[in-house]
Amino acid sequence: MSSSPRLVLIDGNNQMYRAYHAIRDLTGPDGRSTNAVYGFITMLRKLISDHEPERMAAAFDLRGPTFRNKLDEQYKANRRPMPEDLVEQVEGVHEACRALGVPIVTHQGFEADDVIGTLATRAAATGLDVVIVTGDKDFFQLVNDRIRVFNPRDDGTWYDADGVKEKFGVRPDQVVDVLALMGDNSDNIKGVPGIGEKGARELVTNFGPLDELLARASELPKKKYRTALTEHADDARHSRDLVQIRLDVPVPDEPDVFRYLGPDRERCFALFSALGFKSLLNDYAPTAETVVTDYRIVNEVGDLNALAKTLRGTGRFGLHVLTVSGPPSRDRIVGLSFSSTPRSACYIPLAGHGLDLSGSLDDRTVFDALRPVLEDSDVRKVGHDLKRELLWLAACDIELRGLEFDTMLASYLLDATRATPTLETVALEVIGYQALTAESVRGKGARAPGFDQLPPDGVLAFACERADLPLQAADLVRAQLDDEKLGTLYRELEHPLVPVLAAIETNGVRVDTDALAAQSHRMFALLADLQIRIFTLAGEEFNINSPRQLSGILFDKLALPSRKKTGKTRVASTSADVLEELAEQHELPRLIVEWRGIQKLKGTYVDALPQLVRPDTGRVHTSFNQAVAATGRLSSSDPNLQNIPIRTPLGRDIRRAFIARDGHRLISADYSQIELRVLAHLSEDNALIEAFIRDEDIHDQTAHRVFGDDSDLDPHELRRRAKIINYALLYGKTAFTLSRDIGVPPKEAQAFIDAYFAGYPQVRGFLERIVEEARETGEVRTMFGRRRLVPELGSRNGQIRAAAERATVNMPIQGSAADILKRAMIDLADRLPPSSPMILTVHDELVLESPADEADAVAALVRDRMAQAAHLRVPLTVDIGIGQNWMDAKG
DNA sequence: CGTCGGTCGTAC
DNA sequence: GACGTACGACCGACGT
Repeated sequence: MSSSPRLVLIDGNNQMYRAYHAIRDLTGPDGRSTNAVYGFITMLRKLISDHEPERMAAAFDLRGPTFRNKLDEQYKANRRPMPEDLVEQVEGVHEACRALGVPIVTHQGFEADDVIGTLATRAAATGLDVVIVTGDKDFFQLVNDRIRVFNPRDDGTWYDADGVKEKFGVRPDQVVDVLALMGDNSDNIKGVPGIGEKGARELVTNFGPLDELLARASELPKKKYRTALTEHADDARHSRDLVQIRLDVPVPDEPDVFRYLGPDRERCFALFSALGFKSLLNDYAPTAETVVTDYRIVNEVGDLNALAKTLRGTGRFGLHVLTVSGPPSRDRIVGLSFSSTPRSACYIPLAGHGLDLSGSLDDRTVFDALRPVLEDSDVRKVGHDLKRELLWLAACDIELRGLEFDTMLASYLLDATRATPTLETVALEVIGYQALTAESVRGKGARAPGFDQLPPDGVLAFACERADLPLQAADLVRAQLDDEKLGTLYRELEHPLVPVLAAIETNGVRVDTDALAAQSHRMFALLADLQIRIFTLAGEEFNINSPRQLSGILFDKLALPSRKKTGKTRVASTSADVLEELAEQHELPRLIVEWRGIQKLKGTYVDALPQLVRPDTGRVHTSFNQAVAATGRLSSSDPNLQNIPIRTPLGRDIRRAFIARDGHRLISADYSQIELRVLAHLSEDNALIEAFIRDEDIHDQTAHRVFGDDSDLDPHELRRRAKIINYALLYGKTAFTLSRDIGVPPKEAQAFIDAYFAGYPQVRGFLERIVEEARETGEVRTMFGRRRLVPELGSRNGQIRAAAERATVNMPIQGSAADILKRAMIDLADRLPPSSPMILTVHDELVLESPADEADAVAALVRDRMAQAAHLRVPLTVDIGIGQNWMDAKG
């Protein structure tokens, strides 16, 4: 970057118009356009951060006539008036400048250009370097040793005199004459007829300044120019007066006014909030540095006891468990923080700090002092991700009771489309505060120290905030929940589920690691054998796991026909369906599919699972997340136990490695076709309801309705296809993909879909109503009021809109089913004997572990409670199995 | 050497 | 371009 400019002058109107045209369709919370303001702010922020100017100002036109209108009443007469939705943004642009600390200069009777010209030449005369930010070529006339032009659109180009010559073809001192000759259509400056940009440049270059040129007009070689310049000499001089930027505007001379002192953060925050510029708020919200807090370390018995007393006295507090925050397997507790009054909190370092803590409290003393309040259900706890806090305290033998409010879950209910809300997000959105991040405290990257490597006063503010902010936010978020009619869902479903999930995670699942090890060996042998055959057929060795290399072998070397390319990289796809088609032509693709299948199972499950067995329990303890899936489903990770294979024989062997304790059984209970039953209920389709009430096989029923009775196909094949169609509808599948899946031409697939809707006429109406209503309200809800925001339904991009429509029809079905299982889990948690706990949940299935002699009774209870979890227009039926392992339990 | 986007594949 | 919701392994480009 060239030397930092001393004074940056912004051509405000020019940049405002540019922003207006560059960004389309941006509106604020009140529905008014904000595109120009946003674009202008983006430009300004980038300018400031890229160039760190010492001095800045933005010049704007004022309404009303200028001296140019007096010179020529036709000046800018044919220009379209400023669009209405830009007019209403002008004040916002001005306010944005002021808020960002950039003073605005204007002068009645002059345009911004003249103000800039005056200020620029004046500053240059005092020895300042000047940069004019504009996209308007007229400013090239001002360029000299001290003054340059910068157009943010031509990234990084600063036009000095040489730059102007290169870009515009003449020296800066010749620019005015060129502009005068060529005229300017948009400003209604006539110039000289018959002389365009090229001619003007040529004349000024070869025959000197305008006055000289006009004086010598009769000597010109080209007749066209001779007559034009002779006849229009006055027009040329007149045009020059108009294009000439004035350098003598009587603006006050106060250079220090332009010294850039940074943004007015409060003003920016207020403005950007009002305009709905959420992504910008982070930079202007109050931070730990600007807010007065009372955060202190507790490391004496007296203070500890006083804290316990305070927590009991207020009866309500925010809490956070600080951990190392390293890899899950090595994570340990580091300290505890508590807040019972906004902006004040205590941090108690524990032995987990890897540093010398001599003089501080030992862990036992801390836990003993706090256990009474933590375990007292009358003392209410607020936090962000309470399940996490609950689990960590359980590891310290403390049973956290009295959970009142979880800002993570509540915030997610408000908008489940986005990523899991962090405490930073909630703090910013709800209390307008920019919270400390773990990264800002520990540093970035994998080598950053864990919190245990930092001294207590290094983590004090961070730890205390994480107890304080949830407490500050709780009542506000709760009010938002109630406003949005989500309060009941929170209180009756999401919140009570927290301890239920914590218990499931704590129980864990027993895994037969010996069996997995044996499978791993078998798979290794299979892979080795396959690999040899693959390399032989390919004629060379390559990485079979690399789609790129594989694509090279199949489609370049072997010249097999490629059917489709991958989305982003445009590499010929090697996905399973492509390979299966190629299998008819060549042996290699089939072997690849087989190799991939085994490799996948081995890498993802067989070899990975044993590593996740926790040494102290000998079991795997997954994490269930309530704030990940937009429909309200739970997700599972570390490990994900919701995608354990079941389809293939090798896959089923993996399920067999999930086993019951000695003397126990696994009980697997899954809802039979719960999503189709929910569809029947919500659509009130008579045929669908009747079929379920009569307990008919729904796929046979659909086969009957779609294919009729006189198909030549084998009934099994018909049922298989009908099953695909049934589920296709739930996912908003198109005829195109359906045709591929069941192997018929798209036309025929469309006929099936039509037949489906003819057979279940109310389903079509229901799906259409859902989308229609969602388009109007911007949201779609489940039976129990869980909502998903679907703003993309209004997108003008057909693909985005179609995807939003599919998500919209899917949400109430998938989401209601998820709600029902959650209800069943909460209900069961209180009814199950402690000896027979739940250990897994997989969307429509619950897995329990029960003593062998108790299993039948527990299974009966589970079946009953699951069936009663919701009352639909159709029965909810539950398939139950009992076995030594998960596979056998699934019957 | 770590990060991250892309591709692929597993579940319901 | 074309099926909703997830998680995660692996590759390879890219940046430090």
